[in-house]
Amino acid sequence: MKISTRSRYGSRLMLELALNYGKGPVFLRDIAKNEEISEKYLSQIVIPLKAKGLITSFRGMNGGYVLAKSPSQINLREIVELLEGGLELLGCIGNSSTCSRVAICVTRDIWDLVGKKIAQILESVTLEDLIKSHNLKNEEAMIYSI
Amino acid sequence: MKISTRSRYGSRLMLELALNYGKGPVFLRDIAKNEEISEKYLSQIVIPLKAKGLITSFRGMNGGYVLAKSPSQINLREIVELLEGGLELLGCIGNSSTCSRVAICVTRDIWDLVGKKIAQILESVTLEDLIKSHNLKNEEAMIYSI
DNA sequence: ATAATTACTACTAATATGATAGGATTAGTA
DNA sequence: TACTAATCCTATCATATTAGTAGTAATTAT
Repeated sequence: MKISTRSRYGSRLMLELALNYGKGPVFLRDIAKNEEISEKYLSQIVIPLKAKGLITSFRGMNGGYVLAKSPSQINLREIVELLEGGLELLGCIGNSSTCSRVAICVTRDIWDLVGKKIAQILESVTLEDLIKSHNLKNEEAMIYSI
Repeated sequence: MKISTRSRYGSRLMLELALNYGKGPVFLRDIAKNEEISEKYLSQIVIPLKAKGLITSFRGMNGGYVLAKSPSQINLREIVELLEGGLELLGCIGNSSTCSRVAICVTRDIWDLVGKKIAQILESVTLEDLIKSHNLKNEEAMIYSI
């Protein structure tokens, strides 16, 4: 039960955009460099994010990406649910026809609950929260480096 | 972010043993039949469960498996953590040397938190709880089938 | 024009997962 | 002792998923 690199990279990409919110579009190239992620791979991750309206893109020279909403209006659940392809921990939760034992299965109920809890936690964290944590971490790093 | 079949099968196997607690060892063959799971596959899942001391096995004719502790003393976290190979949602949480960005990475903190919450929830559910839910579900099923 | 960017499509390599196969070992029973 | 039914052990296989690459087309500021 690990989260995919897609989700992780996607979250980091979104944080990067959040940090640049209001400063005009950001090149994928720069994000890729900052975050040490393959630009080509990021260019795939960006597609669903755009399709869902979380980011806006500008093509051509001086193009790039911007957050479609303010950082406080985007939470981690939206991002992760999208890139992970749902937050259900079992196939039979979204689609109960995948297993004939749904009516009997007790463990399924537990996993349903856990999945909903995860969604709750992720929903409670906005990109703005991440920015704050990020700034805090950077200050700490500054202090330690003196 | 799905849970593996190993964990799911393992949980169901453990519930099956819990339902037979105090009635002597159960054959893998019977569990496999009841739960509609390949016996050979179950025989692999059983190994770590035994190694961790959650179940005891008896070899030879009239052998089988029993819970090593009472159902109230075994919780889902133990089972899932074992079969899933840890409850960390990221490799860099257990082993921080896998990523050079640990000190900067904000999203990692979130995933750390989520993982701990999952562990909490799973820890709060014992096999005894599952037995109760199971009996309840069976009663319901009886009523509906009249 | 041209240069720099996103958009699109296909492919590949590596890894993990789920499952199977077959025999070795153990122990109860006749 | 021979037989049988169970666990134990090791290897293998097939499939799916994941992570990542490659190349080209479309778009737009200069």
